[in-house]
Amino acid sequence: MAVRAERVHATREQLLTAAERLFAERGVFAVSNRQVSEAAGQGNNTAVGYHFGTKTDLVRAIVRRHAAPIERLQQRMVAEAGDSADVRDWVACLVRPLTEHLADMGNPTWYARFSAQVMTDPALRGIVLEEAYTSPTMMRIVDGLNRCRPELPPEIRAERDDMARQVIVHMCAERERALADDAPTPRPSWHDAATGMIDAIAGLWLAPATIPTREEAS
Amino acid sequence: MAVRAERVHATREQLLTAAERLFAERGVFAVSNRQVSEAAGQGNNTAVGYHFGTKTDLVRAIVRRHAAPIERLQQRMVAEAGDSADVRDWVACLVRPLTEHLADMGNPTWYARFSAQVMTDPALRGIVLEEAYTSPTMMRIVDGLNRCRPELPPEIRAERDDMARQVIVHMCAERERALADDAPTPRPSWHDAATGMIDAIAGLWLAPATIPTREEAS
DNA sequence: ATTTAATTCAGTCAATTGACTTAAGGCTGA
DNA sequence: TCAGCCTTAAGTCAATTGACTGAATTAAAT
Repeated sequence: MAVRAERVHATREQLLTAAERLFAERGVFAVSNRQVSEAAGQGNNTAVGYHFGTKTDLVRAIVRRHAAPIERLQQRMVAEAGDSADVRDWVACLVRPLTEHLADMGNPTWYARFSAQVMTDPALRGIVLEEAYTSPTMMRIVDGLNRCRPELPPEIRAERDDMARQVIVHMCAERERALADDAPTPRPSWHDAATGMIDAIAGLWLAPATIPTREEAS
Repeated sequence: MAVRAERVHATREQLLTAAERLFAERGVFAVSNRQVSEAAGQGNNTAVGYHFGTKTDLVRAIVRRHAAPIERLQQRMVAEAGDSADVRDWVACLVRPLTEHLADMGNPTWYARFSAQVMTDPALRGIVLEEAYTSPTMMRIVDGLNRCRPELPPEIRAERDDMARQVIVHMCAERERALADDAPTPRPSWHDAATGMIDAIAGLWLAPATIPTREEAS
């Protein structure tokens, strides 16, 4: 009974893996659905269309595949953080689930580069925001972070939250790129890279905010 | 004598402007050279090819067009900074030239979104790095910044320099997007947005760095 | 005034793309 | 066992793309 379902699942996984790699290496829009199908070993040139639909749907499927294990790691860390008032604890909840997930997958990985591209593309960024940044777990992390600096105006908290996200996504992509190119990296492991990000982002969050004044020079 | 040169220059400018807008709104690889030519009012469907060559060359031309005025602003700010040992002064040299340039161009702008995409695309990122991040002025800024934290290991300084860049590029893109969509922005002006970034990036630079230890848990 | 050469225009080409169609394969379930 | 249907394969289609072609335009030089 499960033989068929397994085969289908395997095909879908092959397509997702091939797509993720090609997208990361050549760019999401530089790769056609056909190329993905062929790279996945499917003679059928419409395999992507059959299993996923449009390229947007394929991108969403890739995001979802990683969102699940990452969220599991997030939940564990949020539970550990409890009701901490230490910025570092919450920043770690933001950083470590992704870096650990990347570390778990071994080398090479493609998801960080893929993710950075998707987040930057006007037609695709909505997908990641919906799939990965609206979960209840993510809300709790943002909340925990905000409670560490209650005196900051909400707009500035939102701003810094955004900055932290950008740093994480794009620094992971950068490191992944370096690993793929056999280029030197500032840190020997994903864990250490995460530590560097946590240091920096904690500093970013704890930095004093210039009070906007009315008579400031243009 | 200059009539012809002027016409050609005008055509090139129209192509660059149209390309920049379409690239920012729809994505660099989602827009064909033909569409750029048509949007620029050129009946000739090979106008881009004739004037610039490949899409990569077109992207480079767009980057160059903005690099010049931005670098002028950088030079002015670097001169003001002198040999300051204040992180904020050097971070400002990194942030304000871009935000001022965007402010100078009025609303809407497209360069920040364009730039963020190009920086993230595996085939194009090299262009910006060459054209905008290797100038002597940029070197001096990085140098000034590094001298503010001489005790940090060079890899960590490189890492934080990278983080600062990512924050600037992508937060500007985010703000530009919000302006284009008539969405609310955390800050009323590019100048204020820059202040927010400078606060945060200064904090990022000044944050204490965890000393890597050998017996850290994996 | 006439020639020259750069620019713009219009048409065409092979190659590629997403989508569609049809047929074959093989697990599923009665 | 065997009919049914989901998956895969293979071929096709119109549309689009980058590139090439030659002609028309027109400022510039003689």
